[in-house]
Amino acid sequence: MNSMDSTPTNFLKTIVENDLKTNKYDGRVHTRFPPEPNGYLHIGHAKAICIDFGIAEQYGGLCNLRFDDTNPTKENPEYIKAIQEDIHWLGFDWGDRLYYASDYFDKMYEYAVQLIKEGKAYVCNLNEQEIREYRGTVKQPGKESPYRNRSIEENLDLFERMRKGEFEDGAYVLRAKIDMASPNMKMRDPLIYRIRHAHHHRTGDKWCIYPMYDFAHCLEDSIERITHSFCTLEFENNREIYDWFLDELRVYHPQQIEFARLNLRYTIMSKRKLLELVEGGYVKGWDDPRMPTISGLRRRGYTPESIRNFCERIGVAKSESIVDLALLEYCIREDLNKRAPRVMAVLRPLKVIIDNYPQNRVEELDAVNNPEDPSMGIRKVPFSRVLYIEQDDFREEPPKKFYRLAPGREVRLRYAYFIKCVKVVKDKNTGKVTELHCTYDPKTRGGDSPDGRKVKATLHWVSAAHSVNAEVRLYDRLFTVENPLSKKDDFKNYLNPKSLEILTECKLEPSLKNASIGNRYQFERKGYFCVDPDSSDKMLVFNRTVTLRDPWAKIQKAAEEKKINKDWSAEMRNEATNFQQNSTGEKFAPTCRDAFSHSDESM
RNA sequence: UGGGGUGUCGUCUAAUGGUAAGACAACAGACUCUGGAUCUGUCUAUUGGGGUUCGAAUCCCUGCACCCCAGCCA
Repeated sequence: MNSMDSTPTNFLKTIVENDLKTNKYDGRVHTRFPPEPNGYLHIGHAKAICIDFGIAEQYGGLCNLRFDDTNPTKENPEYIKAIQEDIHWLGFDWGDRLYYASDYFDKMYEYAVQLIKEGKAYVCNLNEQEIREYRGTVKQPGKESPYRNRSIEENLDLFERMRKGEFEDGAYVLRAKIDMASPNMKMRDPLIYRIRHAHHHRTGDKWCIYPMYDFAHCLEDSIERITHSFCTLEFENNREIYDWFLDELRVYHPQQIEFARLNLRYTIMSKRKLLELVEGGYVKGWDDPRMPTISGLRRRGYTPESIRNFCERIGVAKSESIVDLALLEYCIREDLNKRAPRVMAVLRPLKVIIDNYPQNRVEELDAVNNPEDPSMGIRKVPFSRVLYIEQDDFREEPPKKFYRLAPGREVRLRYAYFIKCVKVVKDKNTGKVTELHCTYDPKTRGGDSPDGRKVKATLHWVSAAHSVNAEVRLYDRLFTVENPLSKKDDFKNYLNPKSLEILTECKLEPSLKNASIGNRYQFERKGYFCVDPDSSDKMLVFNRTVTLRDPWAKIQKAAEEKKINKDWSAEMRNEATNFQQNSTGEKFAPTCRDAFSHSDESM
């Protein structure tokens, strides 16, 4: 892979560069990230954050953090804190430029009054239902409100009384007087203010009228003297009204530019739907490690660097797209491969007794902390007679291409010895393998044989007597389908019932005893894991961030699919047989069947 | 004949009239005390049809497909 010394460009940067060249904004670049505090940020926001903060940074400009808090009924101060934490965690900073749309309510009110005075806005009595009817449809023009031509004086008076709280919610709205026949629905006399007798988290009960997005947002940008106002594609239709307000008000005019939002396979990127999962108890909270939220990814073990790198790699364009989860996973593996210390941890333990190893002997063996980074040094791991290995690492009847432990077979225990399986102990009732007896070759201490003999597999292991118990939570994709929101029925019908698997019998090497919350490790041959905040003195809890690339798992999966196909084609053959019997009255020759089964030698 | 957008390998993104490039994925091989990492190689793309041009992903015409807009949400 080539180096990242030249960060890729995109059409947004091209626009900024051109504006810089033509001195459009006196050489300034000033962006903003304007979340509504009505939920937690997700990785789609991370993309927007990387664009807003990243472009400002790259061109020596500034980026404001601005909470777009114009709808008190949906917003919650809890989110304000979380959003700031997430942005900081990603590595961006807004300095002293933390703003709120509500900071500008007074100014916005004045601007609204100005529009009224210039005959460009009016107070409308139509109720919600009527407004909808008057608006027409996308194919048919709307019709003008009967209140559209009220006198300026009356409008001023009514609007003032709206502000004073003389009317109930919904009794009146302030609307821009534009064009009820505009082909752009957004221009059909859009609402500017609505009455909401609601307590606002910052302005308290000062206001009972609140500005609508289209009116508020362009003014927020204008007031902050933003140069480039980046937003997602669904606001393309809003650009006309954005420009209209600023032009009519004759104020500083930033440029709105739209880009495609991020979609990721097997998950959803909608704050509202994510909220539904949280409130419905489908996940354990906004920071559930299965969630695509920044806090969820953080808890899962993702690093900010990996997410920023991901956002760089996916690029920015205007075509709608859905990014493969594999790229996100690649980014976190790439990062953690370099940084995460290696340790040995057995997730599903199988007891191994080394018959020829002395009863009470314990050896301290050297293990490399990170082969990618020698400066991380080495550590000691204890070896003794009774060990745990992974259940997956033993097969009584090894299939083709399985080259781990099997009866009579020799493998290496990492940093320790070659061992050979000499006996398999099974539960009499279930037939399940409960323990293995092996012998070790003392001459292979450290993991190499002086006679040069090779083994095909190296297994990780943990000394039973020295092991630390832990709970490990394995995560899989949240949904079973690539694009749950494209389905006709409820997206929740496609939640993956296997998205969380909790393992409680895990055995870790003793160096992990004092692992602290947030620490990330590579469990050798298993994946990257990090310590979950649920950990206590009594029990360590780990989250699996991502598995290692696993060709063996792929081989198994392919074999499984082959088996399914085989079953299926066997079924088809049966049908063919039946058909043949029915049609000819003769039996299908057994030799033919044999021929089929021979051609199918599996695995 | 509503309007606004978008169509490039399986996926994401470049190429701005001049060799269709990169990343991820996939596949094959090398190496390996992690079936990890690393390295090498292979595979696959311009939405259809016309036109302009020496030359078109790019310009023109014309189809097609998909997304967004009818919240007192943002």
